[in-house]
Amino acid sequence: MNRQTTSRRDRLRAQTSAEIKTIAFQLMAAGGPDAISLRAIAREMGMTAGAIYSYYATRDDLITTLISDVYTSLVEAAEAARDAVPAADPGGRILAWAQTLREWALANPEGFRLVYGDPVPGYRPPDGGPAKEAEQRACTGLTGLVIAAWRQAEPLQPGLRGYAWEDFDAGLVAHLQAEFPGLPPAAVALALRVWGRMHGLVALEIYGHLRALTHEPAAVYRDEISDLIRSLGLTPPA
Amino acid sequence: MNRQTTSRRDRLRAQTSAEIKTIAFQLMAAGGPDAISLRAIAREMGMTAGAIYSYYATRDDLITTLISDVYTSLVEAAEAARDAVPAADPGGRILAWAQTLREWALANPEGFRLVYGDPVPGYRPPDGGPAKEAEQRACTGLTGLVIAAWRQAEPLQPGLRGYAWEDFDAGLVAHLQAEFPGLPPAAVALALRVWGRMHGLVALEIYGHLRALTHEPAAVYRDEISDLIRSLGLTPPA
DNA sequence: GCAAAAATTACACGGCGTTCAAATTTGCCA
DNA sequence: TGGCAAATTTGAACGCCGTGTAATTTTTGC
Repeated sequence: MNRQTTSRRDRLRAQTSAEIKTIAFQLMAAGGPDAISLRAIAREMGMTAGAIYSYYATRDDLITTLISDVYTSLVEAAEAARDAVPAADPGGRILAWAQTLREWALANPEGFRLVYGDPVPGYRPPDGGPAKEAEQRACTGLTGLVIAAWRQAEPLQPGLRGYAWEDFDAGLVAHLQAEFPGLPPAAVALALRVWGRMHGLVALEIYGHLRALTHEPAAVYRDEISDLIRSLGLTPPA
Repeated sequence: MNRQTTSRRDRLRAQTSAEIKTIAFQLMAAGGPDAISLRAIAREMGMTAGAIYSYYATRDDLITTLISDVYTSLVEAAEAARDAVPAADPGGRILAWAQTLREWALANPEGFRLVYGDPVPGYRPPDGGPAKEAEQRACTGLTGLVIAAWRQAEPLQPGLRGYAWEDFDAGLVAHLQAEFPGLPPAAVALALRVWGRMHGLVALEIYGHLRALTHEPAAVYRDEISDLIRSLGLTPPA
């Protein structure tokens, strides 16, 4: 009767492990990233603090897992939104990606802070942690968006001649070159700029700076993304 | 012999108060914003924790003062850099402002985090705190930059018709209208977008995301600002 | 029924903000 | 110059929180 490769014990274990993350999310959503403590999680789960150590060796391990999960969820949302727009409409795809980023951030402000802001007091990310994977995935997606517009974009962007492959992280480059043969290094620089452009207003909004000055952050963001699309030689969707 | 309006006691008091802030800065620079604790400050000053309460009623009061000071120093640096470029060169002024923002942030990463990121665990900003003033001052500076380019910029920016004064914070609007008579509301929206554009790459760099992917963040940022200047119908400085 | 896994209990250790009476220092004025 | 009142600082304490460890008990699967 043991058709499953995982034993019942393993399944329970995985379930508890997932519940820990779920609770951690809720705590984070309620009280910010610094509300994530093993004791609070245990309290919320009706467990004892010590029991968590059967699942995560240390608090930072849990945080690392959390960051990775959150980041992955963001990237997957963006990719899904992009793929819902036909590839023949590169401007629409950029807009979809950008809007998803903002909407995801507004729906998961604490997740955004966890990934893009100070993670948690006292937390030190491990070297080349699992978040790196999501980061590269995000960068790959953005590079794809840029490549789709490259023919029109390149002449509009002087100063892109000054980049070489050595200017970028080796792991990222290997990944990108495999994905996009013939990719010019300048396109990666442009992708990073696109990233920064999407990030700026969203970060300001999430941290409360934008909304203190305007009641229409969505319109401002929308205009900014339209201008971004235009700067790539594309026609922004109406 | 009491020629001074401030008594000796007041001067000493102000000096100690300033030293508290200085130490707080050093702690923040060394260990991040969450290293700011009254006990640590007192320890570093050779005082007792309780003594601080003669100067700041509560920890959050100190943090609030700190944020205000840091923000003001940033805005003043940006204004100074702007004023060092002749008003006849609006593109150069934008570049100066942008470069100063990035350089200031790199020199004061913890200050940047304090102002633009999660301040400190457990800190709740007071309603309409003194940081608001610095924020409005920054926005005023950016609006000035945009206004200087408005003639060329406006035709390049469709979609700017949809803004009204009600879309923005009343206090900010009053301030801006006094400073720039005849200011169109759309220029404020554009200024916010310029802000976001400068902020994005800097935030990513400060939080370690950009440098994980490229070794040339300065070049990327420079290109981005050049494109920003171009999008306002100006010619970026060589 | 029995060994292994998981949870509990209890503990050590450290940090924080904040309060308060008591002691000390200081500025000032007679 | 001496002394006094006010400002300042101390030192201890309170209460709360956190991470992490180890021995012990309970639960669980086989």
